[in-house]
Order: sequence, then structure tokens, then C-alpha cells
Amino acid sequence: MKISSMFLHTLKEDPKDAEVTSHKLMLRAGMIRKVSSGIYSYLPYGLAILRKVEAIVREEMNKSGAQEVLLPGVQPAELWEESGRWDFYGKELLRFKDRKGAQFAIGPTHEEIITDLVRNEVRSYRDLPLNLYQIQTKFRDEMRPRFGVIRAREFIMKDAYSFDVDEKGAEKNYHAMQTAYERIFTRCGLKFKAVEADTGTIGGSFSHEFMALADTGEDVILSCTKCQYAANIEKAEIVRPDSLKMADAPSGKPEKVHTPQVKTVEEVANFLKVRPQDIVKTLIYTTDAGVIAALVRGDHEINEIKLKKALGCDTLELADETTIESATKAPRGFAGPVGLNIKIIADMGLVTNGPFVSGANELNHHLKNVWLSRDVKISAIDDIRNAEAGDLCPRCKQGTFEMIHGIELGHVFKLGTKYSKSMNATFLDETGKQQLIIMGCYGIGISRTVAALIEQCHDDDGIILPVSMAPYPFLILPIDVKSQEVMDTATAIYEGLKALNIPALFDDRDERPGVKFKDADLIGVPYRITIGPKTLKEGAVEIRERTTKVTEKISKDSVIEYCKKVLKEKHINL
RNA sequence: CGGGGCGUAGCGCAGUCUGGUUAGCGCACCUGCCUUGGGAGCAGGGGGUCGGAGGUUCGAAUCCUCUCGCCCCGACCA
Repeated sequence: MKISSMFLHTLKEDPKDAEVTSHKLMLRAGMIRKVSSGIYSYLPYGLAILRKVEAIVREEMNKSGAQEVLLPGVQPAELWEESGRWDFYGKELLRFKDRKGAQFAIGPTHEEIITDLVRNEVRSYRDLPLNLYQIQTKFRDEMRPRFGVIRAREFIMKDAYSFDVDEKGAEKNYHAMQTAYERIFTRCGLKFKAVEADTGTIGGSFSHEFMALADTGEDVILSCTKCQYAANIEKAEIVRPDSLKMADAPSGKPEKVHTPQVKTVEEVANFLKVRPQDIVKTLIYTTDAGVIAALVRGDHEINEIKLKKALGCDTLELADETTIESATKAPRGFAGPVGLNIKIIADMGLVTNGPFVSGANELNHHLKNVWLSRDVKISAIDDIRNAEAGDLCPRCKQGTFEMIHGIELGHVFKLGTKYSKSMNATFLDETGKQQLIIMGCYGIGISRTVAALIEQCHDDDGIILPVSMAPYPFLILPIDVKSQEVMDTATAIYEGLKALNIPALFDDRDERPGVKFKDADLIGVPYRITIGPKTLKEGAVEIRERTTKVTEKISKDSVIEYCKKVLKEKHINL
């Protein structure tokens, strides 16, 4: 491709809107342009990289036995009502009416559509197992789109759905997807980690997320320093203490102290000269099972997903001021467990400690010398806090957790019969009995993968594409387009690569060398072939590797061979 | 949804507080000259309903009211 005629417009300056590196570079390299918040157009160069990811995904999905389909972006409300998600999904589901007034949504995911399709086609166990996937644009009306295409509202996703006759088959499909994902992200040249994840409202026995390691990642992962265990903070387990009984207390009773305007854990710790871990944080929640109090140590953070699970409730929300006041008889900031008349659940991190400081349920007062075993009626003790760096690993019990950040690229999980049940997707087994299909679903954020890759692979000059991700592995750069000799050589190389179907960019613009060098670095082409009058006098051209910045001088006649060799070494078949 | 910030040429910004010629600068773009190994230089040029609507005023980018959009922090969401 000749750059002079390419729809490629690079920017010298960082666009104001962009915060993270990948977003800045994707805009500067002319890959994307913003249309609206969280909505982007892909320009030729950006699309070309996107296609590289898609190609790898297709190859590996097909190899694993999945078959490609293409489902509609617009989905009728009826199917969502059938699965129960029309009311449940919330504002992220963009809804609208057609001219007849019928309700539709723009698909944020496709469980309903695929389940509907499969239930209409699959009759017998002979039709199973099945794994269907698609690569398609999805829309989720995110409250706060961020980081360019990393958290966009409109984005491109590969989603696959598996259908099996039994649990064993479902498990097999799950593992097939896991290994496919490992291969996909490895081939993309990404540093990633598969971590245990929460299954969310979807349920099922387990799920894994594939995280690209990046400091700017929104997800927090806890990873054992000794063994393989790694999990999303939402899920990361904490070692259970030997006993879930609160530490024995001496006789006595809590002592009320005056603490004017002292509310937060930090303020209380400073004011009363105690450590944060000697304070009990009391959080009041409104749930579908009533108002409850959750207790965690002052230095710990509550984990609402764990809390929800421990309580067995569906909805959970920090209580508002009015609810807090009616439950504790005190304004926010002074809640404490002593004398509370609502259900109290305590984190197991509290069992070995005492005495504690807590709120006194009275304005400007706290209690000292509180023993949970003596002074508080606890209904349950469970793991309801976030794991943190330094915690003992729950698996090997030798290593400790370190905290890393990641960008969620892929998610595999078992759906079980959630959708087949609500939407009645069944088959007849060998004995003629009707059975529910066991499902799984597996997503990869394609557009997000491109951004994650750039987040990992760049330097001060721009993007550094691995050869596997480069739509054009080579860029031919004549220093002076007015020099006949230079242009003849450059053109010969360009045509030579073209004849072999090796994609290359030809920077034939009448620009000064510096401009072309900067652009070449910015868009991240792995190999730059520079043709200038100086080296040409020796019959040579230069090849510079983007990653290492090492320049090598080679004979102008051996360039094609060199390129072929590079591709072979990197196992790229074009 | 709460808090903060910003909308002036394709991009980045000044001008707004304190109203007053033809609204300015850098980059990008067009023409010419010159130059050609890391975003050169000179000369000339095109491009703006100052986010939108309404109002105040002799006069509004500037003041007032409403509104839309975008960004950041938080909440929310899986």
C-alpha cells in the first residue's frame, strides 16, 4: 500500500480527550476516530489490525471445533422477556421501538438469540455437542465509557456458545475454549493471565477471565507468589481461620467516649490513638431480605459480591441516610454493632481480634473495649472482605498475594441450564426422554484486545506491533523521492514483496525523512526498510527493527530474502 | 445519578473575569521557492453560524437564562 494514497492521518499532538496510552496512540496513529462518547469509527489502519486479531480468533475457534454464525444486532424484546432479562438487565440494555411500536434492544450479548436458534433446530442428542460463535458489534450503554475502545459502549466481541447433553460434555467444551484462548492470546503477543472469576448473576460452578496485564487495567487481580492461583479481587478467596468463633472476652462492658465530628476509620484511629485493625467498620445495607449490618475490620474493605453470596440475597445497596438513622438511631458515621436490632454479619477477619472500637449508635460517640463475642449478637461469620496484597494464598498456604491490574479480554463460563430452562431448549436423549441442554458461553473483546496490546507494546515513539499483529510487517522508506535511483530501488523492493503477497507499506510521500521516520515509529510497523543515497552507493539498504531499534545494513538485492526469512522465523503464513 | 472541568478552524490552545474594528496563535491543509538521514525554512493562501436556543445591550465569543455535547473523579454495572 502506498502511503500517499492511503486514508491515514497521523497526529503530532496528543488529543485532549485521551487519558491512557493506547487511546492516545490509536488516535494519533490514525486507527480510530471518536464519533460520540464510547463510540468509534475504525479507519483502514485500525481496522487492519482488528482484522489480524479476528483472523487469529477465527482460526483457533475453528480449530477447536466451533462453527461461525452471524446473529442480529437488533433483538426483539420477547426473547428477553422469555429469559427474564428484559426487566433484569437494567439501563445498559439500549431499548427502542420500531415504527409499529414493538419493543427492541440493541444486543449487548446474544444468549437469548442463540438459545432461540438452537432450540428450534436441535431435536436429538445426535445434534449435540455444538459450539457456535460469532464476531460482531455489541452495544452496552455503559454509564461511563472510558479509555477509548477499552471501555466503549459500542465494541466488537467474539462470543461463543456451547451446547451439550451433559455436564461432562459441557466441561469438555469449557476446557477446549480455555486452551483455545491460551493459544489466541499467546499468538497475539500478549502478556496475560487466566484468573478465577466470579460467575455473577449467571451462576455455575466456575469461570475464568483472561486478563491482559496492564497497570491501567480496571480489574484487580490477586496472584500467589508461589503457586498458580490467581483470581479477580471479586472472587479471590481468603484462608479460613481454624475456628469461626469470636475471641473470648474478659468480663466487663464497652465504654462510651466522646468523639466530636469523628466519623471515618482514619479519623477515629487518629483521635483515639488506636490502629485501624482495632476498629470495627459497620456498614448498613438495604437488601431484598431487609436491612442488615456488615462488619469488617477497619483496615479491610468490604466485598459486596461475597456479602451478597453470604446473605443469599439478590439485591444489595449501601443504605441511605434515612435508613441508617432508623436502623442505628444515629447519623451516618456513628453506626456500631452493639445493641443493633438488625441482622449482623461479620467478616471472619474479626474473629481473632479484640477489644475493638466501634460506633456507639449515637451522634459524636464511639465505644471502646467492645468484644464481639460478649457485646454483639452476630448472626453469621463469613468471608465478606476483599483479599489484599500480603494475604496468605488459600491454595498452597505458602505464598502470599500480590496485587496486579489487568484488562479483561476474555471470559469463559458455564451457564448450565439457566437459559435452556427459561427458554425451554431441550433435546431427546437416547432413551427418548426430554432433557435440558447444558450451555456455556465464551467471550473475547476483540476491539479491546487491540487496545490492550498497544497498552503493553509501545515506547515513547509510538506503537510497537508484534509481527503477528502487524497488517504490514514492512515499511519501505525512500529518503528522497526525487532521486531516481532511490525510487527505482524502493519500487523494485515494493513490487518484489507484492509479487510474493507480502504486505508492505511504501512511504512514497514527498516528505522530509524525519517526518516519515516519526510516522513509521508511531504506527508501529515492525521492520523499516530505509533506502537512501548514502547507503545505496554501496549497493545497500538499511533494515531497522522497531522493537530493538537496531539497524542492519544489507545488500539491496537480498531484501526480499530477508523479509521472507523474518516471516518464516516468526511463523507467519500469509 | 452526585461532584468537578471543558466546548472558539481538522487537532492543540489564547481571547471571556473587565462587552467595542475585519476573532487570534501553533500544528495540519493548499500554492511557490528552498531543503532532504529523526516532525526544517521563507513567502503567499483557504478554512470559523465562537456547541445550540432565547434574552440584556446601540453593540455579545465575552453578561443572564435554558439546553446539548464531551472529559475527569465517584457511585453503578459484569
